[in-house]
Amino acid sequence: MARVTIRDVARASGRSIATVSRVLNGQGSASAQARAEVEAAAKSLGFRFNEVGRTLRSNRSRTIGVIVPTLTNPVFGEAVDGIEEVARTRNLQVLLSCVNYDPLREAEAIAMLASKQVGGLIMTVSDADNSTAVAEARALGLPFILIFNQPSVPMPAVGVDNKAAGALVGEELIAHGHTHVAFIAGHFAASDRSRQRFEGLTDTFVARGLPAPTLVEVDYRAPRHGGAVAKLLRQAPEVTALFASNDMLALSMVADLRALGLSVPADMSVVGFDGISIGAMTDPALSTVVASGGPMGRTAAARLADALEHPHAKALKDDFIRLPFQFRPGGSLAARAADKNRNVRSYP
Amino acid sequence: MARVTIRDVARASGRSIATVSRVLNGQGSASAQARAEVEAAAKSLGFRFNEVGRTLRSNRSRTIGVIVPTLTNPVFGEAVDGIEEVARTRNLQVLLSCVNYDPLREAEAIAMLASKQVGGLIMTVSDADNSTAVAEARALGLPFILIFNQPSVPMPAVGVDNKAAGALVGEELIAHGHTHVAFIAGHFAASDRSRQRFEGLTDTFVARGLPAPTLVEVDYRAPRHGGAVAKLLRQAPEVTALFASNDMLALSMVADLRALGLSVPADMSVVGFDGISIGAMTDPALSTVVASGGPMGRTAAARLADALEHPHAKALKDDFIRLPFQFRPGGSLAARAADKNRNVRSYP
DNA sequence: CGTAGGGATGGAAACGTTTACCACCCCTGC
DNA sequence: GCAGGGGTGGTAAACGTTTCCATCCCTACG
Repeated sequence: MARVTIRDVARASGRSIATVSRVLNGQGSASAQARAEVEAAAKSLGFRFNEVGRTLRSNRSRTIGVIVPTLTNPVFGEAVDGIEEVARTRNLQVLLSCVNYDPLREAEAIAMLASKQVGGLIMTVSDADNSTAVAEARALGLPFILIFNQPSVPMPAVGVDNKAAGALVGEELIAHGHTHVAFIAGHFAASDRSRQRFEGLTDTFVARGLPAPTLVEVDYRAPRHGGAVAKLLRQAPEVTALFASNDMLALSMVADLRALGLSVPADMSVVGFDGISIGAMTDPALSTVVASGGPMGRTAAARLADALEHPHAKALKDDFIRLPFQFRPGGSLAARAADKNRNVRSYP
Repeated sequence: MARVTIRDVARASGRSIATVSRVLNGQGSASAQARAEVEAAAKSLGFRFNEVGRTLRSNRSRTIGVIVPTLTNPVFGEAVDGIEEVARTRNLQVLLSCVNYDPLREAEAIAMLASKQVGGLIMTVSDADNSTAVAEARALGLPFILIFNQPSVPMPAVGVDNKAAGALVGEELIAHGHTHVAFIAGHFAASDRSRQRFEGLTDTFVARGLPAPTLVEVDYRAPRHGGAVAKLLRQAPEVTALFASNDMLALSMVADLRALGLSVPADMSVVGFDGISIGAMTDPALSTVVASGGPMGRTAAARLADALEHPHAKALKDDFIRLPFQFRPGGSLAARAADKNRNVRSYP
């Protein structure tokens, strides 16, 4: 119960705390005998460093802060899992904050994490180019690296090229004969990457002389979006495919369409984004862009860990690490049906 | 960059650091003027407490440790989200560890978290009744509370009555005419709750004079379990329904069955457990027991926070907080088909 | 044989904070 | 006018650790 401190080890081994510290940290010199005695004493007492004392004195904390919007979307769960995995191998711990897509809470979270003296930050912010969170991290001199975000000004980040990925989805949609499509977003204002995907999609359509995709924003807090879908069908019955800004939303679109009596992909094709594993299990399997959180998290964590190990030498480079992405075909995207077979005209 | 300390505030306000500390913590007495001056100085300097110094001195850390198996299963993501949510309102931070269902890593994680001086622990362990992690937490005198687990000896925990829930699933299966069923588990050995659910299921079947359900263990690391499913169909073709120990596994079962050319529920019914939101979006919707992580996480966090606020007075009570659960019907469970219509005989 | 150099070791300061203790001031009431 | 007391606020120790520096002793070289 009463924690054993370095002082206890010193007493038990008949050495000074300075020697104990040196031995247990493996730095500085110590005789073989001192080494052995100290280690024996430490082991027999069950000594474990108090990281708080360590951090206070050395001003180097073995903790990183992680800020994500939510863990209910598995793509962030995968990312945090990945971060945690490499953190552990690098002897780091993860202090977590979920900010629910709220920029205010992003800044608060940084302040909290900073007061806990985290060594660095891995985060996904609402809008990387215009983020008080990023400004805050900079002001505090806290090394940080973004995941999922794709800032347009250089700063440390790892993710995929969202615009290119959006464009790829555009190609696929067009290749399947879809000329009128809609982009469904849950956090358009609060998600730079959502906007980038839309931009890539739009560019492709416009470049082909096709009409610009319709943007539909839905309330991300609602479990269902039947109303928004019905409205879209009413106002733009020519739309034959939906591109949702993430897989969770795409899956919910498929369910909403089904609830309205429409079938995917016969009446409407749906494409997602992220490549969460569940998307491959559904029927129809979700067509999506695989840009998994796991690799992003692991890459970011490895990079941050590197930077933390060389506090003076190499800081985090202000560049974007572009991870590969790929289109994963699934039954939710099919060739556009002949109009007479479609069943979308009757939505009041 | 250079952090401003309480000493800087003292200097700027012309007071001692003791006064500054008292004012900023709102304890002890201070004149209105002192209060105002200190607060003004703190604000203008942008002072923020160094929580590490605070923790070291006061031996009271505003941090709790959270240990879960993984975040790739959304049910744990929901739980951690919930914990984080109430932690924030209670001014606590969350230090996270994912241990991938490995009891060894559970113990390691506790050691790490303890060295960071967390005030308490919320965790899901492999086997609550026989857990080195629990023993470790006890040995360290760390307040802890389990989630998802349902220990048979009294200790702080919050979850559902897994046996009763398993029994309820049994009732539902029987009510739908299923007399021969199998229980699918991914971590049977490493999951007390999985075993409890199986027990409840089995009891119900045996009590009705029906054959005990077949236990099928699958490799939880594999994305697909087609082999195990085919083997089950071959060895026990009379089985008409599967009860999976969690929703993720249930969804993957549905996909595996489909891949084998079988249809759910026509050829095989499937029931899950957890009630993750995605289960309601699939087609067919997953029949499952709703025992969500969010409420568990929030309840556990609130309780731990209470205990931490009264360090002397009330410790965590050694009791199990039983959260309600409910059966959520979905299309994946249907009445047992007449045998002639089934399509399961041909698996070599 | 003397001395420079270097390895081993301990003393003590410092990190930022809380808090026990005490000194002081001023006011009240006799 | 003075004792007593409550309210203020400062001094300093302590939390557990790292690390600078001084010291000591031994070796190897000139």
